[in-house]
Amino acid sequence: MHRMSNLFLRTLRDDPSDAEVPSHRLLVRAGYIRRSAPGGFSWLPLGYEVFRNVERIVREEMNAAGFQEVHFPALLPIEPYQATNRYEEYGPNLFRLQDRHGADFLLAPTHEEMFALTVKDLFSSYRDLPLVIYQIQTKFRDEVRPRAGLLRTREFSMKDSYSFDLNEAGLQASYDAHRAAYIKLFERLELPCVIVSALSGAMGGSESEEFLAPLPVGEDTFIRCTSCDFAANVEAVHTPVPEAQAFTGLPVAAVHDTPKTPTISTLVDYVNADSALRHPDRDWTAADTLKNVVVNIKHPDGTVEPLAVGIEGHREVDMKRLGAQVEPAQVEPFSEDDFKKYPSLKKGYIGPGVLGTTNESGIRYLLDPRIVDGTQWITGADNYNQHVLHLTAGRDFVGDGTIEAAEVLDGDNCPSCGSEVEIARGIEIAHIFQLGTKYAAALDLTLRDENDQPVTPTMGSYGVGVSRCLAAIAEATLDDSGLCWPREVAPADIHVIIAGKDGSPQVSAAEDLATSLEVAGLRVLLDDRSKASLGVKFKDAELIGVPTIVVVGRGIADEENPTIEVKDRRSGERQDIPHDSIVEHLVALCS
RNA sequence: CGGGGUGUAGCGCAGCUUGGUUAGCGCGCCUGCUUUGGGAGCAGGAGGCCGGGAGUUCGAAUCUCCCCACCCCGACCA
Repeated sequence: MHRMSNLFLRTLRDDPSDAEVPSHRLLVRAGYIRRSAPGGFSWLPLGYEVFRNVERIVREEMNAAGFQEVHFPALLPIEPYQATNRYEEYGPNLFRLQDRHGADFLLAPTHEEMFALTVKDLFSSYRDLPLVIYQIQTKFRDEVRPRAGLLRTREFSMKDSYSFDLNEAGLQASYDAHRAAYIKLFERLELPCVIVSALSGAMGGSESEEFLAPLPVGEDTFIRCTSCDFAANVEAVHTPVPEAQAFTGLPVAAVHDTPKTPTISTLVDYVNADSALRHPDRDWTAADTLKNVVVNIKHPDGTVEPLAVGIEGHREVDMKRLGAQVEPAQVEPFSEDDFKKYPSLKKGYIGPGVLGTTNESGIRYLLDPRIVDGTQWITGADNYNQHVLHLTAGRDFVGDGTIEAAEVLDGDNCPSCGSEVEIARGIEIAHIFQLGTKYAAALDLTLRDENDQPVTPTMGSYGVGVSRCLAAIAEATLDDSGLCWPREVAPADIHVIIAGKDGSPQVSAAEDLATSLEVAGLRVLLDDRSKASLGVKFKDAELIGVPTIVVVGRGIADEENPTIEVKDRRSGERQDIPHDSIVEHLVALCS
């Protein structure tokens, strides 16, 4: 039993000034966590109760799925990560350090290498597979910008599992088992989630899906179809490719003077205002223009290569999408100095005429998939103050390939069914990957197959952000008064408030009740503070967010029909329950 | 790393523009009395390197420069 009179807790009346997102504000205000380091939080007693509850539920669901728990160090030598090339690919996000002898270590961001090596250590036969092992462990990532309290920290708790199978079918089965286990897990945590297809990024591998809790504070942007069940992270959206058009009858491309039109909007205004250039039937729009954006691609080895991207003029380049396409290279802006190195690039008037590896600039030129043969564009003529109209893809220009780098807009066509998609934000609470043989091969993990031949197992990896889930649950359930936990993760089942002064019958009745509830197996938080006013106790109870609040007050003094008030935190409904049936009433509530 | 913002008591803030008493308010904290169904009242009290450093000045929380930290927005990820 936690007693408020001596609990290591301080609730705050005001929002902390350094907290912006609601879960962060309330977790600090209600005394669950404190910031103790840049991107690092300490758990206070109530917070640690909730954390352990979430962790326990994750563990129970993993065990129920037949996965086995292990535990690895976070402090690891770098060699296994060098073998898979992740030491380099992970880049500055990896915490690197040295021991007293100068040997290099890292703080693990995930553990694929170590799990593969341990399987190599223990297993030799195909008959040992399939295998799924997992751990719940502290991970370290040197995030550029920790933010939003527990949602993005540099040290965080993650459940990571790894599957080992002999073939694709086995991997698919392990993947599906995790997918199903996660769906159950998040139902139990009362955490709404959307499963979206995703890119595997630095992890490598093929198939990958994210579980997003659809909440506005989420950092991930995803799209979902308004009519079918398609959903995808914007990074993973494949643009539906329109049909190519025949060239016959299409107007000839022609260069026109378009003075002072370095931006799409000035260009559109100009061509609509010029009687010779106007569209015969309608106004030109930004979607009629072809925008060519040049960026630098910085490869992990330090080399920098320019890249031109051609997209519809009404869209921006989505840096997340572009970055995901060039992973592990990084996207950097194309500077004024860079423009000087390529005099053929006329800023504001860049067109396909100079772009592409075989044209004057020699810059690789990748097109949005919508720019198919036969589409006609208004685009830069590679001279200042000139644009070209009716420039036709496939006839007048070609790219070096296509790229998914244009921003996705509300109302774009669904890649699956063609109707409209909508854009939403979500918190990434889990991510599942089919890795294939990348790790096993790099680390020489082989088993003997039924013909005594070496076989490289295929792996999957599956992560759940445990501490992040806690924040997401808080975010999904909180209200204007405070936190509002689902019972299973709440720091207690019952929050008992004593509404009476020292020595009053309320005190002894509440003490007896708390003890009886504990004996009955319920977890109790007892507000036995004598100096706190009742108003403070009510406010604190709502802030702390235990699902059931019990007030032992004036009702107990009714000699004929003594009652105790039971209040549901979420609905606010109150009920007076007869004193002699209160324990069984509450036990029933909590089961 | 770029852009924006904020650093004053445990927490939330004012003061800074226009330099000048002993740096102020609310909450919290300590002592005493009263109070107890929605953040109590009265009385008394403690608590500050005004983020750090350098400068300007007779004098700096206030003006100048440099640094640091934190928050928000952009490029990473559970």
